[in-house]
Amino acid sequence: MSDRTTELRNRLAVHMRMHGLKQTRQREVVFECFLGSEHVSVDELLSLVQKVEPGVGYATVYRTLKLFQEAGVAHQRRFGDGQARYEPVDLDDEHHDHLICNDCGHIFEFDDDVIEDRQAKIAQHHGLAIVAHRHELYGSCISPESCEYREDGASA
Amino acid sequence: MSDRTTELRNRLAVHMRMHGLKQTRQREVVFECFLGSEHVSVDELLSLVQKVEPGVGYATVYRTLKLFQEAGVAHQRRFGDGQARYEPVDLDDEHHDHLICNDCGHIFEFDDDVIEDRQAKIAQHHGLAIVAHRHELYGSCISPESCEYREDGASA
DNA sequence: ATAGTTGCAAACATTTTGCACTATC
DNA sequence: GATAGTGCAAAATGTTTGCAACTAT
Repeated sequence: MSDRTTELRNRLAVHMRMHGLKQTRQREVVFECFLGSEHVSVDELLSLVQKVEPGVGYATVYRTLKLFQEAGVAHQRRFGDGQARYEPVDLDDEHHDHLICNDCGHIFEFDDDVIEDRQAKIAQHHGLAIVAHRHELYGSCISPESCEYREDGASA
Repeated sequence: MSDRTTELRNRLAVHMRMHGLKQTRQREVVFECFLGSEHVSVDELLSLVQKVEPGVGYATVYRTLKLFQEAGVAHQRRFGDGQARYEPVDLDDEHHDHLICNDCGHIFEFDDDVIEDRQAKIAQHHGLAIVAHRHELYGSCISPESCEYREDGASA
């Protein structure tokens, strides 16, 4: 009941109506696949979409993701690997940051008030007000053998 | 005397000798231009280099910057704008992070122990040890009229 | 003389765009 | 039926690489 995707669906619908945009099968499919993913790349998302709608190409995915960003339902992220990744916007907290494991590739999310606070102070000190930020930690498993995210069954 | 570039020069020299690499005019020029810059893009660096050595092309700059990274004298950074930026490694502090003004484009550097501390704790909590991180704040001037970095004379 | 280095152009990877065709409103 | 969207292929962007000529050692 009223899971967190409901608000996102709604937000997208409002944006589309306000801008006279059309609801198409492709957009629906891309949106559903997008909502079911966490830090999806364009390639990955296209693959997911094509399982349902084989005809869809890169252009549509790129354009649709841009639309999602404009509608405020998607966030673009860039980690080290050249390609952009997208995730549903987080409605509860303002946002969250990422902790990426170099060993298993798992992406944790975090959110820390103390850091947020310091950030604001630092910006203020230089006469700025923060409008956005990016904070990524890259680490390696302290005890790899007990890592529950090691690849041994899931993806490629 | 013995400014901070001396150590970097030294470090590069050692790396090159250790790997049997050759000292060339191009590498010298790229290094000097690089040392004189703060958050330089490949395009910008190439322009600087070509003022001294007009024949140099992109390939050399890219290859030389990769060499600098391997030698531990350059750090690659990626801010929002698609292209990579490079800066001399900071020998004094471990590193520093960036605060970018959306209005004037100025890039401040910062370094905060409290944040460093929290980062380590967060990683630890997930069973990871931090090996690298990226932390960028994007802000806008609180009082633009008193901003001392507004463009009105310096670069393009 | 023997490597490593250069500069060019071609190859690449990711993302954007022009255009004829199609689908939604 | 007007307007927006799609899919393709071509273009644009940032970066890497193959290769023949070159240069520091």
